[in-house]
Amino acid sequence: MPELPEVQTIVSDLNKKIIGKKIVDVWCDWPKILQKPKRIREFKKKIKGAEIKKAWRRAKFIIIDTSFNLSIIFHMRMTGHLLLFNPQLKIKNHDPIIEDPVNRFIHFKLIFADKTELWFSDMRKFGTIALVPQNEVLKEKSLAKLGPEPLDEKFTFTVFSKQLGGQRGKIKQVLQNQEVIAGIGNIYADEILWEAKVHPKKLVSSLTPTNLRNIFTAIKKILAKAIVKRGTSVADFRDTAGKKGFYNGMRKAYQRTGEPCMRCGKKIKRIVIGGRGTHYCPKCQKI
DNA sequence: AGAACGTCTCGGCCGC
DNA sequence: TGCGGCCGAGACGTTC
Repeated sequence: MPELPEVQTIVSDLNKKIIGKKIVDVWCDWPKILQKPKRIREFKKKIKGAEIKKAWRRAKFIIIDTSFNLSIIFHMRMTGHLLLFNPQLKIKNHDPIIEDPVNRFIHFKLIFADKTELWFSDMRKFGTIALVPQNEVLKEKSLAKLGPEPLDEKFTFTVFSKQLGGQRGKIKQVLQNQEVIAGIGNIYADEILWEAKVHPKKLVSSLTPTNLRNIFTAIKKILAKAIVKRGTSVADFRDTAGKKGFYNGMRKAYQRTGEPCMRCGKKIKRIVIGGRGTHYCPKCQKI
């Protein structure tokens, strides 16, 4: 589900809502999502009594630091959600989670001393949760090899060009390669390439300086805009209150097959690249 | 029936 | 023939 903007939305919510909360219990009914420790008993034993210090993001990973010098690393994969459950709201029948169509897929809960809970729901059960020492978060295998954060001010055009240098594949696949740039997935890759007027199959080695400049600008612009809009909910994405993101109405390419291009009117086409559905305008985005 | 917002692993092929 | 690297397909649950 989430790419960088969606993950950032969740992280912002968490920082507003769960700082200082004390974990008193942990619940899990699908042990496979626990990467380490593998057993819930051990997970609970380690984290019980810890207070939430802060939430942050690296690529599509959500990290929650605690007072025990331990961090919980979540990855939502395709359909993961982090939902904040508040029994008070439930009583008033205003709980958005109760109306959330995906709430039957809760597989993990952090239960806090104030009776609120953080739920991890995941329809497809691809998501992962790991508990690691705080100073080892970025040393985790999957995090250690991540490329630069595209919204970091240090991610300049020079850095971007350097990252793409020597890349063999098609631009769409390279944009989604987390080791090249961290956080871009299938939706925003399509949106970025539409914005930059570059064909998704174009080889990185054949990109012109103008192409490169336009892609770089589009990455910054679209990701930032999507964060302001609290992400894209084509299907499953929800924030911690179970609400959808608003970037959906701004989509220009992703899942608009057959609809008119918002620049030229030509029908958006769907092809498959690297096994992923890819949407582009055959007139604006030439190879 | 086919596709879904992600990543990891495996097997085959290419070229030293 | 042997090995490393790259690439694509398949796998992972489940829903609509």
